Amino acid sequence: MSTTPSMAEIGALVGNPARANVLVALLDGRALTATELAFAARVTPQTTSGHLARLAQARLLVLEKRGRHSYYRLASPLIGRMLEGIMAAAADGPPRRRPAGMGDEALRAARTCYDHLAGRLGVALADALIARRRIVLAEDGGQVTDRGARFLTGFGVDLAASERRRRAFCRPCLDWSERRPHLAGAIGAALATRCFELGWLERMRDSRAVVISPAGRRGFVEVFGIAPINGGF
Amino acid sequence: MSTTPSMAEIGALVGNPARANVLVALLDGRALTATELAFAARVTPQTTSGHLARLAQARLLVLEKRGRHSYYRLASPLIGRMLEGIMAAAADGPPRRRPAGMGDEALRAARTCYDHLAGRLGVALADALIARRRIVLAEDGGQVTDRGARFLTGFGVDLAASERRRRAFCRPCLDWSERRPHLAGAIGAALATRCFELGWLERMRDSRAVVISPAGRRGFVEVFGIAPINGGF
DNA sequence: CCGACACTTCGGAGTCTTCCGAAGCGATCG
DNA sequence: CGATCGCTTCGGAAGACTCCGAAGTGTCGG
Repeated sequence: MSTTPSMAEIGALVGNPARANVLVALLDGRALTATELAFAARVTPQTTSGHLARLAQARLLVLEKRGRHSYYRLASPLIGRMLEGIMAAAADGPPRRRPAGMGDEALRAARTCYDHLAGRLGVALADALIARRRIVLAEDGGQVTDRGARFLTGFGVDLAASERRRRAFCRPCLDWSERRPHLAGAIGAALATRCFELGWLERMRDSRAVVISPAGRRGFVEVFGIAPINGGF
Repeated sequence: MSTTPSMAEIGALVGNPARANVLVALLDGRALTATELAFAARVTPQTTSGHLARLAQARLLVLEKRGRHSYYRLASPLIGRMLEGIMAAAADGPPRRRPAGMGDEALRAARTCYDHLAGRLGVALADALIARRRIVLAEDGGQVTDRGARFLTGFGVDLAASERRRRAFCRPCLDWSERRPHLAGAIGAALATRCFELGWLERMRDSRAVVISPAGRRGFVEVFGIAPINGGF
């Protein structure tokens, strides 16, 4: 009943809008410069610098200096999962009277979430995989079925690399724009990587949004069976 | 890049030591009265009342009035998982210069963590299950092996009840006192329930700590193969 | 019906935080 | 080498928060 100071410290860190913006901007695992983060945080560079120093001291972020730039990124995937958890709780919390149309449309369509896919595309992908019994997702975890393993291998995802068979983990991650789960974990990451490899997706500069190429558009429909309407493209 | 106000709100809520103490006290899912929570929070009842009202308004807690008592509990398992995530991040964060001997010894030995077992007992249990290839745990998720399923069924855990076979989910949860994962998810909860049923464990009043009965002591060694020394009892 | 109890609301003192302007420190470029 | 750029540090103003004492509301017990 007394071992909690550190939890409150982390809460206080996340509890400032500027710092929360920084953390969300870093959620896809990339390293951003202090100036880019100042823009994301919506405060001046001086103020941001102080915030970044505090986040780094608490080991939520790590700093890498290169030339005259300071690159900050999340200290570990653990931090990313913590933030996901907070966002999930925030998403099903009080009826958000936030306009909801506010967020960037490109982000809502398709984006990366740490190392996997989110947004309408991410959710549609998860839905399609579930509908065809290729994966099973519950609140607490998930599983790749045998037919799912065959399908993913055929698609070029190296399941063996995601650690020996039966350790190819699969986990739900609550999408904060769609408020429904999408596919995360080792499988989600591997799938996203493969889509980038195939040129189905491309990252947008200075954003976590991704754009779907014409090949990707075809592929998601033909290979995964996503209805173009549901995929939102 | 703008859809984060709610995340900061939740962070700010968790970021106050008194409120963090309240949330941790409720982590095992029980409902506690305002007065009990004031004790846990280490502030006066007036102050606690304000905190509880804010937590309830943000839907982190729900309030149930019975007679002249106000019972508060976590609004959903989602909130519990969010708190776990924060604690896990806190645990592997900066080298905690906290005396470390501070925490209640009984809590460190064995306690409930929302609905499953934690502390030295929880970690030892997970270790024993892993060593005998009954479960597999990775950072992102886990799995019950076939031999594990047979073992658990034999122990009296109803795997079918944790939703159809192959949906019996198993998930790691970072133990904040031991800083190593223990077993959570549907399987972790079912296992804990069975241990209480068998009388191997008993809850302590006004604490998340659990005491191991003599039968439990024998059982954990003989059935699970926990070395008494590692189990800490 | 009165007192004890559980809880909440109100008001104000003390404290901590956030923020920006100004200025400093290195790295890079011409 | 001097100018520019990226980032950080310093100082102080404005604001927000937490906390408790005092007092109010509703419930239970005799």
